[in-house]
Amino acid sequence: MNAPQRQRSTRDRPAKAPLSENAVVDAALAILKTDGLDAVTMRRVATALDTGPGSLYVYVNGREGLLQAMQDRVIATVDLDPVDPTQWRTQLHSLLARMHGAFVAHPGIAATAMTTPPRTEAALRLLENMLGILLAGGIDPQRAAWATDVLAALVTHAAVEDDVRRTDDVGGELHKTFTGLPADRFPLITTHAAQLVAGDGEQRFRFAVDVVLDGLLAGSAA
Amino acid sequence: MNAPQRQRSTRDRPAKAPLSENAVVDAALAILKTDGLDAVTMRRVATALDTGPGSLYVYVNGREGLLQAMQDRVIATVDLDPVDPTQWRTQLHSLLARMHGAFVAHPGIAATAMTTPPRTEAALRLLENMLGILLAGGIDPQRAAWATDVLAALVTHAAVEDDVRRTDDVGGELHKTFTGLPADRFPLITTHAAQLVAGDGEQRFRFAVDVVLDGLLAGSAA
DNA sequence: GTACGTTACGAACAGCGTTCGTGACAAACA
DNA sequence: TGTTTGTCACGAACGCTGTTCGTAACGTAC
Repeated sequence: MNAPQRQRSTRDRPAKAPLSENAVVDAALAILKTDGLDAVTMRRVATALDTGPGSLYVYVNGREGLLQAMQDRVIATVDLDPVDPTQWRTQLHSLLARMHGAFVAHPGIAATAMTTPPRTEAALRLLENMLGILLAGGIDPQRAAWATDVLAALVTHAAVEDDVRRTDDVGGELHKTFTGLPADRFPLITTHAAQLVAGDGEQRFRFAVDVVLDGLLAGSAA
Repeated sequence: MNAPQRQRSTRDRPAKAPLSENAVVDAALAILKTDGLDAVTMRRVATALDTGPGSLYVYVNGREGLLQAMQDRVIATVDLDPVDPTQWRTQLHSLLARMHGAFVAHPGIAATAMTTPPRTEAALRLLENMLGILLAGGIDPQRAAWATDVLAALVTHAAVEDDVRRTDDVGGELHKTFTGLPADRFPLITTHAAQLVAGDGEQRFRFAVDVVLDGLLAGSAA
């Protein structure tokens, strides 16, 4: 009565792909896309791979490690171009837009990137590229180095804001909140409510990047 | 055999302060300061208040609501000054520094403010003040409105980064990572490793704010 | 044919957020 | 003064979480 069980156990998963870090991360990213970050639990990922939760710990350093691996995978999808000094500003905008796009395509990942900045291969290649573009723009090295941090902050912030905006539809709600405030105590908010909520995520992101770039150039000149 | 039990139950908490939202938030903030955000569990807060976990739900809308209430409380500690147009830039720096300080004093709260931007009384008063300072600086209303978002992002980002830096001591570790990279593939990172990790949190924050302000002024002029 | 190292499994543990039935209290009423 | 009523607090219990670890099967080398 043991042989049949052994056979069945073999037949139940006939050509099951062997577990690996890649497989685990793939399954986790699939769940992330369909059901959001909170749905990415060890049990859920294990079930998707037709295994038990404990099996994942061989390939991934706990849930925290899994999230970091997912983060790295997302960052790795950002294409990098060789630096062209004559078009550095356009290149930078394009690079940041691609970063933004990668985060937006994987809602929830930006939030984790905020609290745990990645120092993986892919992240470092991205940093190298960004630093190169800034230096090609003639920006002072110290300021360029610090600017990479600021720009990364803008990207993740914009992505997180987009996540919230997409799920909560804050747009109209927020405008009502602003206009509904007592005008005597909040004269500026009520007056400029339209401007406060104006623009979509992309416009606001573009504005933020341009302000920082203008600031970098203005400060360098001084 | 019931009467003694009743007496004892009364005597055990003789002058126990009645529960309230304030009391719950106070207890939660105390735990946050000593043991960090992860330690702020409903059970832990309830134990601190000498009650059961279910009792908190009368005063606070679940754990999420508790975190928001804590966030609001922290923001409310930021003092606001009347706008002085002749010193708007200094005022703005000072306001942002106070925001930063409030977040740093309560590690973990900045991370929650990132994903759930607060729209409470205190947050709106802060927004009103910030907007007033920017407008007093002669910045175009639409740009000023968007800038509030960017500046808020810088504050929370800097606070989160400081949290990480304090717990992980990333300073030296990161520098080693950068200098240890293969110079042929990461020439810029290895060359500018010192600049990438230069400065403490305050210096980096000040730089970020100055860049944004310079950018706002430069763009307005154009 | 046998022994071995590697890998997978899933039961079990401690802890979590949340719900809800039970019971004690204080105030209002008869 | 006795009774009712409404408010509030309690903590057991549910279903879930991340993680550990003993057990068992596997493919491979001897």
